[in-house]
Amino acid sequence: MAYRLAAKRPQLMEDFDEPELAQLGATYAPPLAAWPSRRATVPAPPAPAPWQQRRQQQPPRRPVPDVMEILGGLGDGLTASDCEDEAVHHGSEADDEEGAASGELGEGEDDEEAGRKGSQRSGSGAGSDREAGSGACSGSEEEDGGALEDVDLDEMVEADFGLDRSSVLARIEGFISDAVAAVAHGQLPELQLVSTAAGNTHMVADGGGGGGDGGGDAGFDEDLGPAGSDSRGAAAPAQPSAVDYMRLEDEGDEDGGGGSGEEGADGRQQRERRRRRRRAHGASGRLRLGSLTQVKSITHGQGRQAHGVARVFQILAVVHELLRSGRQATQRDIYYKLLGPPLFPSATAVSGAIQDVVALLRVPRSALGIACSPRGAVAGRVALRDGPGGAWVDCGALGMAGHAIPGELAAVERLSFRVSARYILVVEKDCIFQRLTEDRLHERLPIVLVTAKGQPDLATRAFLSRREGLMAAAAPSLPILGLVDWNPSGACILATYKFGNARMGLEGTRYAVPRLQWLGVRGGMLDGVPRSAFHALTGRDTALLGGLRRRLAGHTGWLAELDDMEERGLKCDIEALYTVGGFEGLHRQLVRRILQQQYV
DNA sequence: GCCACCCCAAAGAGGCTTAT
DNA sequence: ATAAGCCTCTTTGGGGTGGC
Repeated sequence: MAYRLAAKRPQLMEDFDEPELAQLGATYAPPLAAWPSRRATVPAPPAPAPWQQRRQQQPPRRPVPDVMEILGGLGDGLTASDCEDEAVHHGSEADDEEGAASGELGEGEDDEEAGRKGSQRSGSGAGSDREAGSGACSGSEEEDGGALEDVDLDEMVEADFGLDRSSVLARIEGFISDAVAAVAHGQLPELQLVSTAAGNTHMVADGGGGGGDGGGDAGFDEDLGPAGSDSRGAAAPAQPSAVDYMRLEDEGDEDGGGGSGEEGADGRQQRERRRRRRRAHGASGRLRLGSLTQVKSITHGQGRQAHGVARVFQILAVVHELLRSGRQATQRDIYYKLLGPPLFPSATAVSGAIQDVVALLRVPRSALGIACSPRGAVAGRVALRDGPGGAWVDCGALGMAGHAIPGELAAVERLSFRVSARYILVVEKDCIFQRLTEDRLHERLPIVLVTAKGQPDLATRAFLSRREGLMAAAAPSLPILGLVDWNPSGACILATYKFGNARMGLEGTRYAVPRLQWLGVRGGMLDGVPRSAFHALTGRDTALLGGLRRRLAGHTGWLAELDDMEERGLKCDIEALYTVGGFEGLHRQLVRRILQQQYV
């Protein structure tokens, strides 16, 4: 059937009958013609965000002092009792106004409490604070980024993505008040940051929470624990690899998709058993951070962290002002606002300080009023709507540039999706994305095309993710395929989509796409490509390959591609496929490999 | 030995400036 | 007018250094 589909060109979704789609596990969406409009429409102005609505309904807040005003007051006449009053007031305000939010802090509260105790030990240093953190990671041996660990998910930490702006303001003001009180008592303020060190990063089971992925928990193979009777059991390591879990999860998704409707009490018990088993045994390919904290203070490291601490207070001041005024700013805006030595000599200093603020407050940057410049794009068999009152935009009827993915995470989370595709294709480069959309690949195959134009930004990853994005809206079993250059950087980009990134802290580990598979370019697609289309691997490429091998331990299909690159000592771009059959050659290869399921 | 910090190089497309 | 070069913007990973 696969080839018959390929031969029927152009092939519209309406041409498929429902049983045919069901057989392949695809979700049948209404034909595009039945949607409100087949044409591209200009989205209506977004409805006020929830926090804006609440802000309009709330009585005016008590005027709060500017962060830098508070800090500036340290040296002129602010007494210890003033500071205590300030601290008590903000504490009670947070309790009164944000009771619900405070109640949701959960493990974060515990950590903050532990953090305060750590601070009271004054200058205990990172080492002792590691001990003060949870014991979840004690004794854990992070052999490589892809290895499983036997960790308790309850000890994992995530940013609080549910806070509104007033709650974030209360957190900032509470932190500043505590810092001022500490200074008034002759102590230096310390920053308790969620650690992004290797010892605090874990590949864990994705509990399926958040998105509409009903199959997330279903179908995990009962026989495949460490003592499983699977054919791999005899030679399997003590713990299955992350890849095994990802594969099982995928199989489970497919299994769970069909039977979830008739699930009774037994089914629920089975699911709970599976959930517990997964909790006990580890990972499905999503990075998470543990609750270990890193302490930054002005005096640690003989003052080496002083700039970092000062940068955090500067960013807090900017964020506080943004939130009070109800505005947003891009990271670059903030850089230009703060630009200049010694604190902010470069854009990376701003980025690092923002990550520290995220780790300190445990809220995403979207809740801080910080957005990114839009970069990603989407095209093909999906319609988008920005909020309940917006108009549907048919991404299959747009030009070759597709539809821009908003850079603001809150805007991504507002999107509604109507998916009529059977595949999602993530493309590394915009030029290839445009080539495929101009050639109407989505009319030949029911497919959604997504690109982040290089290294994926958070917004594009969120757009894809199973929590708020395309994966949640699409069928759980929909294949998500990656098309990147055949070089170590391309593999890095795929790995970032698939596993997330610990260096970005609480946000970087949230928007993983564990089911992503490597469609191309792969070594097997390069037959007939002339030698001139290849380039020699550089020293940096070799170093990247080493790092990738550690991250991808156990992922044999991807490792084989890395081996192939290293053995040949060569790399090439996607465009190299043009040398065999031109644009149509690339097109044909992709269609054939997708339909023949030649991806790993 | 582990960790954090800092610097560097790189990915990608688009925009701007300068040279031919 | 066109091409080349540089900068923007966000994110990534590697490696060196020094503190704990």
